[in-house]
Amino acid sequence: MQDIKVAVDAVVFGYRQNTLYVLLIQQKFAGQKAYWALPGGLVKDNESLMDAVTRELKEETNVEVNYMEQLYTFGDDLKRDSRNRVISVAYFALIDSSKTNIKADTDADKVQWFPVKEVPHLAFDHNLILQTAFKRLKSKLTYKPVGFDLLPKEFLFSDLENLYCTILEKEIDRRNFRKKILSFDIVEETDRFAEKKTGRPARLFRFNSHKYKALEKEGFLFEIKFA
Amino acid sequence: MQDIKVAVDAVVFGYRQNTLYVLLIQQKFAGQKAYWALPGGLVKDNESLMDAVTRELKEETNVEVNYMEQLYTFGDDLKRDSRNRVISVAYFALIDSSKTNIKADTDADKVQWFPVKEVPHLAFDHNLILQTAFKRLKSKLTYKPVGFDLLPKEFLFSDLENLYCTILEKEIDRRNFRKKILSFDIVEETDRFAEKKTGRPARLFRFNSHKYKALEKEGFLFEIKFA
DNA sequence: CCAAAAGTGTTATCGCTACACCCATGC
DNA sequence: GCATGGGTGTAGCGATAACACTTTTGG
Repeated sequence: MQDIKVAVDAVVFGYRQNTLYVLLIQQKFAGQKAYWALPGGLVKDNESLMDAVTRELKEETNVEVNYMEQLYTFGDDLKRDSRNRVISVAYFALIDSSKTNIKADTDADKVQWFPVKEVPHLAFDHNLILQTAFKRLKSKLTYKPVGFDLLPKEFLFSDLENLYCTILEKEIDRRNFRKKILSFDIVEETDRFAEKKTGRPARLFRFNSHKYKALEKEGFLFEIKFA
Repeated sequence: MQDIKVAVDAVVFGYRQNTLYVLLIQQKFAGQKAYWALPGGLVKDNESLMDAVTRELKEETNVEVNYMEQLYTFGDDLKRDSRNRVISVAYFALIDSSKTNIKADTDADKVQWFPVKEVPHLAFDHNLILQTAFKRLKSKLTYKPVGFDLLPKEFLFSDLENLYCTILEKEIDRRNFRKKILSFDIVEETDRFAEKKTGRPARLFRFNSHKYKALEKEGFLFEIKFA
């Protein structure tokens, strides 16, 4: 009789001010060393994997994400959870962190954004899961317009550009980047401007996901490369 | 108490004579409609996911693959297996079908290569899994040198070219294709020639995976695009 | 000498890269 | 008027795409 548990875990990325963040929780446990961990938990018998992650995220962190996809199933290390054989189906999610109201809820003690470059040692194999998700984010940014899911609905071109620089850890030529993105015709000017403290006011832009989906069906490929 | 079973399934592709094949089995079941299915089965408590697929493949089909990677975990359809809640971690594998000696073994009644374009209605959600794997193969061909894992160690340039045409379902310019591949410097001439029935004898080539791995570390990107 | 597949180069076009100056605002 | 970020065009280069004839063998 098989005795393997099935869990889901979510790597939720957020972005603010030239920094990529990941959402971590610290579980309530009496008198045990408390590690930070990815939000997640066991799947219920009558619940899809996707529903399970969504539920856990809601329960543990109170967030609803903009984008989510299955990342990888971690089940080759038999001792990844020291108590039982548990395999984890990990998900990769993106959120506009500016409009998010995180709060610890039923299951979790603390919820907090950590800069991806400064995450502590996590519970289980969650550091590995996070690294896998980070790699996925880096590569996905270059061939799908997922960066927009990390930004507010209306954003500055410079924010988009900085998001790419920050996450990909590369320099980008501002002019070429702008030209490239605009050539896709999936980002639209608004007639609004950001309230800025200094410098020339910057126009706000909006991603037209409807248009993108239409173009995608016709074979259009989003692609950003760098020198 | 959670009651979910964990299975693994493998989509094993082979290639011969301008046709892409997938390896299917038909289970022994008395007096029940016999569907063809992907090789696979339940994971053992003390076995990694990877070991489980490898074992099942060996038991059910007697093959050892050239390339294998995790594909996707299917667990959103609660009724994908009508008997129990089972989630399946699907794997994607490539093999040189010419040197393979498939045979039904302990667990399976029949084992057979089916052209991917002519697979029947399969058990469970295996048609979906197969389609997912096929998509992965198509895209992976264009950015990783996985095509070589479907060919014999020594192969004709025309075979490689036909493999790309067949799987990607596109026309390719022979001269440009050859130039591109050779420019990568990961495929080497041998001094051997194929025994052919007709036409000018064709030189055999070999993929140098060692060289590829070295180049990859230095940031080299394999990439094949088409008009 | 004919059939069959292998092998081979050149040109035009397109897209990417590199690069520097002016603009609008707040103080 | 100065500091701060926003916004813009062009020229050179390298990569891709299009394209057809010659070579080698067997029959």
